[in-house]
Amino acid sequence: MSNLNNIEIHTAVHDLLHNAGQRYTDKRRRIIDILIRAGKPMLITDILAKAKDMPQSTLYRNLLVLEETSTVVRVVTNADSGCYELAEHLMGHHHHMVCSKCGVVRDVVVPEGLEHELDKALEKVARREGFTIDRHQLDLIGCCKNCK
Amino acid sequence: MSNLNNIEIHTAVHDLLHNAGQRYTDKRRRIIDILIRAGKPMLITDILAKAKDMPQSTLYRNLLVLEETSTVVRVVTNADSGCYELAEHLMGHHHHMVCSKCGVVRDVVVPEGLEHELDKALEKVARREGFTIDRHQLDLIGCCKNCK
DNA sequence: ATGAGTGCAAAGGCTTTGCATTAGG
DNA sequence: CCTAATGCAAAGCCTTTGCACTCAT
Repeated sequence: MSNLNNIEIHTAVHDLLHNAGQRYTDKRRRIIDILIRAGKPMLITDILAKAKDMPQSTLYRNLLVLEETSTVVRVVTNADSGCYELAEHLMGHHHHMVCSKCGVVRDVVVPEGLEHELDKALEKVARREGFTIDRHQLDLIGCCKNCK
Repeated sequence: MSNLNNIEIHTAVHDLLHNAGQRYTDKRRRIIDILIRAGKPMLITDILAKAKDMPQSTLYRNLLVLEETSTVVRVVTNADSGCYELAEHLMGHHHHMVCSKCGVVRDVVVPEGLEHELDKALEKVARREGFTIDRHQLDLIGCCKNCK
């Protein structure tokens, strides 16, 4: 499980983009900075609020590019707007607690032993069905501290 | 883990709605029938396609009511439209294999022991954060047999 | 110079809402 | 009867797209 510092992340992102023939522009760096600072998945609306001068279209287009280059991932939630975070190879493997009231998402780490056991069991079930697992996603859905 | 037959499901749904002061109307029965037949999560667009004469607003409003009465759950995906299935106490607890190529969703059951261990670990983590878990959702994301 | 990236505004698509009508209890 | 539920259309909201402009190489 990687735990890169900020500079290493920017370098890694630069390389990912560069290898895909993409430029690491100011706007893209800005987005990555915001995601690093947040340290958790962010709603598009929240990213826009942090990057006040950034046009929506620029953000949306850049998030697509960053997603295609495995720099960020879109976190699946049932919030109104999209939710993104840094890719696992930059952030480390983890899961999410999703508040079904306000949509906030927090990162969660479960014991490595359990994670390993889970992977083994899932692999077994998947093989039986002819399914190839790229990754698993585990979400805790419920109610956060602030919404009670 | 419950495994109700169709009639039992309808009876259970009737009771859930009735206890909440809601009626089990034809439209609601229709929606439940469609979800029973599918036996897997369905996109709103797919439900609309099956229930050709049903107005969107009726479907959306009824899905909300059914969700509030714990009859159906909204499955979190990153598909364009919402995705719903029968609640776990009607369907039994299970997880999903999601094909990232074609989007098909299959139900998966993991060994009960592992499930129990997982619940314990998640509960512990959640309590630490002041988060109340309603349910957990575990998705295997990868490539299905047909897409290889 | 030349194509990628950006900004603005308009269009698209899913979902919600208002209001008149219908139906269930 | 009387309120919940329905149907239709319009409005809302997030997201995508078109096109002209700017910037980096």
